[in-house]
Amino acid sequence: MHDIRLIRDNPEAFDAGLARRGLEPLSASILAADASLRALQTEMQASLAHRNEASKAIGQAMAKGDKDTAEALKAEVAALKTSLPEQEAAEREQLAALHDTLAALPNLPAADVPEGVDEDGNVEIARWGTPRSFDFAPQEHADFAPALGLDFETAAKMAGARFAFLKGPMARLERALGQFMIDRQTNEAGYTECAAPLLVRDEAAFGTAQLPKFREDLFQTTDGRWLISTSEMSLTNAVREEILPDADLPLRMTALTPCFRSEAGSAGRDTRGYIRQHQFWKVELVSVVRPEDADAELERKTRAAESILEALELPYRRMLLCAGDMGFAARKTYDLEVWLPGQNSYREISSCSNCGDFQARRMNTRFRREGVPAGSHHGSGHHGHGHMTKKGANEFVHTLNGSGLAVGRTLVAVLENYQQADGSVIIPDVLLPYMGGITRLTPTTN
RNA sequence: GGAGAGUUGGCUGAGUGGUCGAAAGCGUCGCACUCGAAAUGCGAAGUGCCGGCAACGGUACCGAGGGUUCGAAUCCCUCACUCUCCUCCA
Repeated sequence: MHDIRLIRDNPEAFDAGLARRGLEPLSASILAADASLRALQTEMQASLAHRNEASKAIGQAMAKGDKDTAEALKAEVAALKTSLPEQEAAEREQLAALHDTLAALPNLPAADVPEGVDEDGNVEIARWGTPRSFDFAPQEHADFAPALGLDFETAAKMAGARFAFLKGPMARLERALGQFMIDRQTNEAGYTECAAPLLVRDEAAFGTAQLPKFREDLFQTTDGRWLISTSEMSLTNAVREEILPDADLPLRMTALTPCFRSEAGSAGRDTRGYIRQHQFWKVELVSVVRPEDADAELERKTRAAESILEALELPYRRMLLCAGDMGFAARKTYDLEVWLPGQNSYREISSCSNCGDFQARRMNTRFRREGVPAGSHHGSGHHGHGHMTKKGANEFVHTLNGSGLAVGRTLVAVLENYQQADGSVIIPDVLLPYMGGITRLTPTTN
């Protein structure tokens, strides 16, 4: 959600930001609507003031028992009975229209985000690890994993395409990955483990900006709730409509949850294998921070995600997304792409974004900045107010989110990177404590 | 699923259709007293929006949204949430 005041103050910058997103300039029409709305509000408030004044006088006249005066005043205000509701209705309508316009616009890219219209404009920032050299032709997981217990046909019988049924050590391995990740984020990266609702209301989906534009990507329940497409929805909305104490920031939350995506519009993409499913597990990392801390927090968060890949010894690269490829709510995003030898390519496994105050405005999440001692900038001499602290105004927080990591895709990466010539898969060392003695997935013929 | 009770400012909690943005207490902040603190006394203090260079003025907000009325925290409707009892259930 955009701040109308920023658009008023600097319409050129706003349009330039939209242009980087590949959108037409809108400041002129927005400002025209804004001016019209404000004129209407001024007019309406004058009517209200008139009415309130008269109503007060009526009350006083009635109190004195002066019925004639009261009746006269009532007649005078009667004219407002038709005009005021009209003004109010028009105001409501214009306000809603302006709100809808602003709510449908994506966040503006940060200054250091590269230009570009699609993924070809993304910039590789760093690369970690060396892809393993195989003495056999590495397979795609979709080809060898079914023999290890990753079963798409069984799932299709009950649920259709884009679902999987995991059996035996394969199911255990996926669970191990999730446990490992959330333990790591909780114990080492300083995130607080949360267990949150998987179904949320409209307001929450609006807050993180899945609504109103992307409803077709979500599943909806019969009672109108939405299945979360990411626990970013549940975690970020934990602070909706809050005024947080300064001392509570930064807030770092993590959760291991299933995610549900309709994958509308991705027909034909990644139809084979476990890359793109309607349901998948993910460890999410959400931060709520002071504005000045957001940039550093994005780096910190991205490192928290990368540390999982490094612990699993999975080669990856860090991409800085270009303006045209970023998600709706983001002002800057790093994607982590893991090496998949079976596909001979890097594939997205995590996305870490700084959303600035974009979601905070939608959720109305603010914090009250602690006052600084007056005169602390000057250092000396000044007293009298020397001990006074000035409470700052409420400010919007900044929010960040990132995957740490997508569990399903990490399973794919482990399978493909740790595959052996005989079709088995060696369990990475860091997962062994979670595997109950299993050290290798071995193919079965059945 | 059935029956009932609630939702008021940072917290507790009054509130009659007519100077109610809202009593009171607690907490917070400032000042006084004190070497300092406690205690005490005095005082201050909500948020959004509109207009204004500003001082300031106007307007809205008593869970949310509608309605009745000249006027709604107060009356009516819808919704959300909380609590109690019953029922059901992992």
